Amino acid sequence: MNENTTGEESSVSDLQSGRLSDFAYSSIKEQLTRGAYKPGHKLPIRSVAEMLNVGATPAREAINRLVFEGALVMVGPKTVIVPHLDLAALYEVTQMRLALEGLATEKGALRATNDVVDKLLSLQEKITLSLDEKRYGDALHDNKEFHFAIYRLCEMPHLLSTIEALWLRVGASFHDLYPEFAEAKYGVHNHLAAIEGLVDKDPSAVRAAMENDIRDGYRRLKKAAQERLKRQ
Amino acid sequence: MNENTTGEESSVSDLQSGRLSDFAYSSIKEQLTRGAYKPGHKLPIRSVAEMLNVGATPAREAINRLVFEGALVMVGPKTVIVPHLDLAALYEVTQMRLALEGLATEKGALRATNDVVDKLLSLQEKITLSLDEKRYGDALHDNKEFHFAIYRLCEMPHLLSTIEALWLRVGASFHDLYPEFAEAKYGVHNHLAAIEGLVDKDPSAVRAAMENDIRDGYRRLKKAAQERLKRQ
DNA sequence: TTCATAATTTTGTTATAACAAAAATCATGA
DNA sequence: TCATGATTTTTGTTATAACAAAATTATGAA
Repeated sequence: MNENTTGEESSVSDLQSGRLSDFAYSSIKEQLTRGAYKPGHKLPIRSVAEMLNVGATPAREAINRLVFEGALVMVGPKTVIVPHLDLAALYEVTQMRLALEGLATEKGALRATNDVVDKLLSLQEKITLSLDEKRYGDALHDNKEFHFAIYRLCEMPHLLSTIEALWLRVGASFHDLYPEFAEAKYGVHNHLAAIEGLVDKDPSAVRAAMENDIRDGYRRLKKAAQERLKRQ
Repeated sequence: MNENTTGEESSVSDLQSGRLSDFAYSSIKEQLTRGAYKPGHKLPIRSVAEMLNVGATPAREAINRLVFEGALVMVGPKTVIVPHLDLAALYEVTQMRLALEGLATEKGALRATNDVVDKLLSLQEKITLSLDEKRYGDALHDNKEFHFAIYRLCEMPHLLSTIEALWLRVGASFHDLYPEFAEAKYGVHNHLAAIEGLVDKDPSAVRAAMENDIRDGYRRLKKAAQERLKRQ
C-alpha cells in the first residue's frame, strides 16, 4: 500500500536504505527547504502519513527527528508546527555557523584542487545568472552547493552533518523570506574572494571571506525579518 | 524501575515528559556515559525493550536517536553497537568542541555572577577530592558540571544542546578509558585559570583557559587510546 | 581443518488498533 | 458579544503481529 506514486526525492543523507522513515524525513525536509509550508503550519502525524502514503510509525519518527534537529517545533504536547521567525535563534545559529563553517573552511582550504576551483567558478556563474533572471530558488540552491563544496574539503563528516543541521534550522522558518533578501546580489563579492583565497593557498583569507558572507547574509536576513514582522 | 510486575508505573530517572521513548533514551544514554557497555557491545531492539520493560517502538526510537547523534553506530543493516575507539572522530569532535565551547565561553563570560563563581569553586574542590580518593566517576561527573555551568551563561539553547551531543559522542566510546587518563589531576590548573578570568571579567582569558583544558584532555585521551590500541 | 552453502533463528521495520489526553467544537448563560 | 463548561473529535503514543531480510548456526564437501 506504499508505492510512492508521488515523486520521491532522495536526499544526500538518505543513503538508499529503503526505510520509509528516511523517505518521510527527506520528503518533509525537502518541502521545508522549499518553503512549502508557512510558519505556523501544523504537521499532524496522520496527515503526513496520508500525504506520503506511509503508516503512522515512519511519519511520527520523521517528524520527531525534525523536532530534535530544530527544523520543527512543538508548541503543545500534541502540536508541532513550522517555526515562526525567531531573531534570537537566527543570531544563535549565525554564531554557531561562524564557528563551525569557519573551522571547516580553514581545515579544508589547502586541499582545494583545480577541479574544485573550477566547480566553484561555474557555480558562481550559475548563481549570478539565476539572480539576474530572478530565479531565487535556483540561486539559493547553488549558493548552498557553493558553501558545501568548500566545507566538504576538510573531510570531517561529523562537522559536515552538524553544519547541515544548522542550515536546516534557519532554512525552515526563514526560507519564505529569502527571495526578498537575495535580490541584492548578495554574496557575489565574498564568494569571489573565497575562490581567490583557495587559489592563493591562504586558508585564513578563505575563512575571512566565508565569515563575511555569513555575516552579510545574517544582516540582510535580520533586516528582512524585522520588516516582515513590523508589517504584520 | 525494571521489576514492575504489570503496572507501568513511572520510574525514578524518568524526566517528567512521560514518554516511554524519552525514558528509554535517557536510560541508554545514562548507561553509555557510565561506561556500562564495552565498545562493540550490540544493542538489539528487543533486548533493550525487555531490559527497560517497554515495547519495541520506544526502544527502537531511542536507539535510532542515539545512532543519529553518533553515540551509537550501525555496523550493518541490523546491528548497532557501542562505537569502538576512533582517533579520527576524537580529533574531529575536539576541533568542534574548541569552536563551540570557545564560543559559548566567550559569549557568557561577562554574565558570571558571584554565585556562579562560588559554584565553580565548590565544584573544583569536589573534583580534586574525588581524584584524591580515586572516585573517577564522580570526578568526571563534576568536571562536566563545571564546564556546563560556564556554557549555560550565554543562554543559547541550540548551542548548548549541540555541545551536549558532542560530549555524548566521544563519551560513549572513550568513557571506559577516562579513569586512566584522569589520574593525573587533569584540568585543575585550567579550571582555576578559567575562574580567575571570570572574576576579572576577561572573556578571552576564560576562553583560552577552557580551550587549554579541551586540548589537554584531547592529548591525554589520545595517548591513552593509542596505548590501549597498541596493547590489543 | 576450512570454506561454502543451506537451514534456522534473530532482528528491524511497518501497519494497525486501542487508549488516554489534548484540541476543537458546541452549548449555554450572562 | 464574550466567557465558560461540556461534548466531540482529533491526535500522540505504545504494544503487537506479520513480514522480509540479515545474522547465526548447522551441514557438507574438499
